[in-house]
Amino acid sequence: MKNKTCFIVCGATAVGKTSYAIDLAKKYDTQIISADSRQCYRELNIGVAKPSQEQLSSVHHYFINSHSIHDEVNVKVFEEYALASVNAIFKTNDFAVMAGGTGLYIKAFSEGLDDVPEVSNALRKEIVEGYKMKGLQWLQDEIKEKDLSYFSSGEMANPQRLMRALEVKLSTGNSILDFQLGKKSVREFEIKMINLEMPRNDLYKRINQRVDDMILQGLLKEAENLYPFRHFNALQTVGYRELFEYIDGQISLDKAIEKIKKNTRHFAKRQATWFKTQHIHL
RNA sequence: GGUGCGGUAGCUCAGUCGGUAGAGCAAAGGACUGAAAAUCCUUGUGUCGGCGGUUCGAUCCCGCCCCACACCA
Repeated sequence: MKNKTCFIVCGATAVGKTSYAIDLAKKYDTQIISADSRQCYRELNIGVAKPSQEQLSSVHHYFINSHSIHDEVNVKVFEEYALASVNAIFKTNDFAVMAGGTGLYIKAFSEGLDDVPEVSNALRKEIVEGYKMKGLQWLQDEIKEKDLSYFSSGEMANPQRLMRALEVKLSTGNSILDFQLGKKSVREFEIKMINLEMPRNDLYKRINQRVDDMILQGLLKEAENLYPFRHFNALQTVGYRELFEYIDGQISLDKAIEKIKKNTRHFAKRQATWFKTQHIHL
């Protein structure tokens, strides 16, 4: 019997994870680890629906405002950060709370990732440039020539996966599939998943309302300040991309706001799909 | 009141030289191992404005009516 427990509060954006998690953390007099791939950036505020200042000062949150958009953040970084954080909490507490909507991060935290050797930034950059210049066809041809097993795996229209497969192949000589064994790490602590759900219509109303609120709070101003960094991975984010399009003069402000609502709904749907079927460790 | 142009999927429209129709967007479902708020996959039946007429058969042709827009009075 494991004697430490981490609750994981997951669910779609805007279902109410933040306040649920805070109540839970207060009940157990413990702290929260955010599992949100955007709230960790201190430069992003209104658009990523961070907990309020009061909430942040009432319960300590790890992985919120912990990084800069100039840092490299990815699943691996999160996994290590989150494991270090729970262990820190467990030094003085039997319970910890994780809360967030990034399914992949939660999966990495609870089951671990297969070990894949590091890929150099130079190689990664080269491949991204290659894709930008020469397009999807080039990527597909490269994979077909160099990693036939991945080529027959499906995902041939997915540039991100193709680029990842290519960088691993070029850097290690092996197919990424050879590393992805799906071995699950067993954690030293108990995990209890809490998947918050809500009827789709209600959730969509809350999303639309929240986007209007964000605009009133000055999201456009925030996006204008971040405009110089619009190509960063951290800024490939709902709520900012659409406003960058507006700033570029491609669409009207009303259109941009509509798009933010729509894209947030799509995002929520993807999250709901992820959490519906996976990670039920009750 | 007259003339013209329209009325087809939730929206914007295409189309059928007469054999009951299809794109984009929206929407729904799914996948997900170092960009994951990312990226990708799948899904299109609707009195073709209404009522009649011609026809074996009309969303398409003809007549009338209704609605929208534009112009003329």
